[in-house]
Amino acid sequence: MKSQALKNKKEFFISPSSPFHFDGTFHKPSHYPDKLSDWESEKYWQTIRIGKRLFGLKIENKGEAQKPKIKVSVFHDNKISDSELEKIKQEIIWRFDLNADLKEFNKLAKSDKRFYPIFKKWLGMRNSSAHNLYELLIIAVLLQNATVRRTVQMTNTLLDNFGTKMKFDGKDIFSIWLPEKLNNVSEQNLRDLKIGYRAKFIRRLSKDFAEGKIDELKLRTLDQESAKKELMRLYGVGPETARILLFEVCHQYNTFDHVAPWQQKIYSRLFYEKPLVSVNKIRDDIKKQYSEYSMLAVHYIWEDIFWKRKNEKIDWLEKEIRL
DNA sequence: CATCAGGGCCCTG
DNA sequence: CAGGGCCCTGAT
Repeated sequence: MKSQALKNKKEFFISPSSPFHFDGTFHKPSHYPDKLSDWESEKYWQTIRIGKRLFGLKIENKGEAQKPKIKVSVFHDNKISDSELEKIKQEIIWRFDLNADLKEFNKLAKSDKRFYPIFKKWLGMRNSSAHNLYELLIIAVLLQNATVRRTVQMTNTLLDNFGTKMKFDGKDIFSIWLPEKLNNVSEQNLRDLKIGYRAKFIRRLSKDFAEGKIDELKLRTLDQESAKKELMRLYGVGPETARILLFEVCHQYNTFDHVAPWQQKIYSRLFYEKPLVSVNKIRDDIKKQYSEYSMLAVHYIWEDIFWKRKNEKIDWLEKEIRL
């Protein structure tokens, strides 16, 4: 594993659209723990790739919900150009959906008597992805057919073998490798790292990305159906992985279509206080109430329960999350 | 101890 | 379009 120290620093500010919720946007407690980012209230760290260069990011809240402002510190070696800084800025705005217009969504939320307290609490939260398409795709593949512990194990092994450890601002934050890094790694090499049949997916996906077969920027501009079709063409991407990517990377708010069995159990509990409600009913009810914002609405309620889980033990939830 | 389904997807028939 | 196989792990 490579390790790299970043000693220089440049700063700039971004004004997200209002209202804005910093912690809800930059920390997602439902995600499995990884070495790719760090968070404490009002502060967030991660790395970012622009072209082939790696930078460290520290993002801090310097505003208020109705007057949003964040400070971005970019840690780098040698020099950094204005155009690189600008690219970083635009990339942060996209990944964390900082220009989102949520007026319509917030209106819908107000009409939801039952869950309005939750929407109010997280008002201004965005659905976000710290990662680019390739990186999140790797994570999504590692989530397939695995418990949390196993996913964490696989992620760490891959990072230790192919990732880069970045040292900046007193933190050690990891970065996922470039796709071409796996060019000369055999499927057997990957299998030896105990990632199972995913070795085949990850190798083939890395090859396709290294050859430039996937245009992430174009994907961001497509409508949901076209984007989904493009994503499903990728080897190892089915309905669930496509949903994750569409929602988090493409910011498609209405992707509440595929519901996995373990998610079904949690939704049944959250929405109906019953052990098991049919997927069709769950989907129909949500779509009826939140139409174009179905997945975003569910995201608020989903993350809210995982925030609670940080401080109190929720027995029924513990049972459904397979650690 | 053995067996099995699972935070899906691919492939075959 | 249904169903078997896949790596591994924990539940039974």
